[in-house]
Amino acid sequence: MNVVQARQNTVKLPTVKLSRESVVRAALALLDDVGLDGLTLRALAERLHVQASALYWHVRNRQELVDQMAAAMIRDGLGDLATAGAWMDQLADIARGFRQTLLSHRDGARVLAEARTADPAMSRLTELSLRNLTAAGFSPQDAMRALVSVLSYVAGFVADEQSPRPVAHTPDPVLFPLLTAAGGDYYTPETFEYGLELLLGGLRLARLTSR
Amino acid sequence: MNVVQARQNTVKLPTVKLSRESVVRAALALLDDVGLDGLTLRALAERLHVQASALYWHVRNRQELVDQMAAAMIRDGLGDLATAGAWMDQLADIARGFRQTLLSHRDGARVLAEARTADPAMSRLTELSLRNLTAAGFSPQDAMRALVSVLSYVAGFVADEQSPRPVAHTPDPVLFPLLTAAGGDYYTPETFEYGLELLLGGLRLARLTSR
DNA sequence: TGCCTTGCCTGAACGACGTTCACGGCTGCG
DNA sequence: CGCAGCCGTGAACGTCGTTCAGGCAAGGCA
Repeated sequence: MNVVQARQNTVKLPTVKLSRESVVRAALALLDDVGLDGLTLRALAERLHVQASALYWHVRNRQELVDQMAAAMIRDGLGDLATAGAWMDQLADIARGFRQTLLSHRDGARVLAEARTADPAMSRLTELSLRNLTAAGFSPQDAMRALVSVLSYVAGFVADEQSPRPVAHTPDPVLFPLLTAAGGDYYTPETFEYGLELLLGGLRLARLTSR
Repeated sequence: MNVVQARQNTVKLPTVKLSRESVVRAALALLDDVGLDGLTLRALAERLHVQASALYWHVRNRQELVDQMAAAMIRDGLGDLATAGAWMDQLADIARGFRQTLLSHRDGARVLAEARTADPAMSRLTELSLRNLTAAGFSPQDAMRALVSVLSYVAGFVADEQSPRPVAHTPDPVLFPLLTAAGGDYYTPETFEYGLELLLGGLRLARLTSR
């Protein structure tokens, strides 16, 4: 009986050796299964066939794990950025890419919100966007403000989009006729595009008036 | 020795009788002291001179407590809405009022994000805004999309604004020249107004093209 | 007046969580 | 061969949300 078979006979499968990277990957997989509230160090350890305390060798604490998860999410989603096209199209693509990145994992927006790191990947994205906007005629400060606005919009939108639907709650049609007329599900891709176009339209105006 | 004196001699001051309302109010006060992560049912109970289990008479669980806190916040901040002025000014005031409401308590944006209720106060605000926008020429659906966009922006912005500043992190000026040039603190009232103007400018355009 | 229901709270307990720590094997380098 | 380091184990601690049986006071009913 070779070593591998012997180890497989023990209760806990050894899997492969742990690493900071594999812990974070497994955490993202677990996140998709159980959500951020269910993301427990014990559950993560079980998924890796390891004791919970073993995780502390690779990660300082739960907060740092969440930080790393957010960073990994960003790297995965925003690694390849289209840098071509007109500045408005480019900014729109960044916004859409950011939304898709947040949607790529359950509670993705919450994970990013709870993370307390400024990841280099995010800085790269920012720098690229700023180059884009300043080239289009914005001052660095206005470019930053515009970018922050767009990213705030996306983050806020996806946060609501991903949050569990509140109890059905069809409002009283006589008290709230317009709310009733507007229909039920607002957090759709169409609504996202609508708001994005508002921001871009506003940017076009701001650019016109500033030159 | 009368009853009151006798009770005051015991270790725990009786305070006034508890109620659902007073529990929620105390929870908001505690929130300002310790933040959402420190908002513990035990700490809240201690502040009310009561055992933690006593809270469960007034509130189903912690989730419902957070729901009620969010609802109370909204009621407090958005109870008095200016309904006068041009539609754009009005929408701007709603956005500003919404931001101030979220800022009125520590972690206010997170509280609202974690709450899972559609409070009537929020419905009233929505209905009023929709009336405003449809009167300005928007279809009910577009009005809803516009409102959702504005509120998403505000929620996303304040969420970042309130989150504890990530580690100082002045980026490498040669790798990220524009990021460096843009300066450090983006989440200022000026940036908020900038993004708000973008949305309103976009709305003005959308209204023009749709009629 | 006495009883008894109902409203509100106590006190103890349960299980799960994050985190710490002493310990011990395995591996590779001198 | 021996020893240092990496990388786990297992037990424990304190805190959290939540449950539950019990108890005490007040008010309506007999």
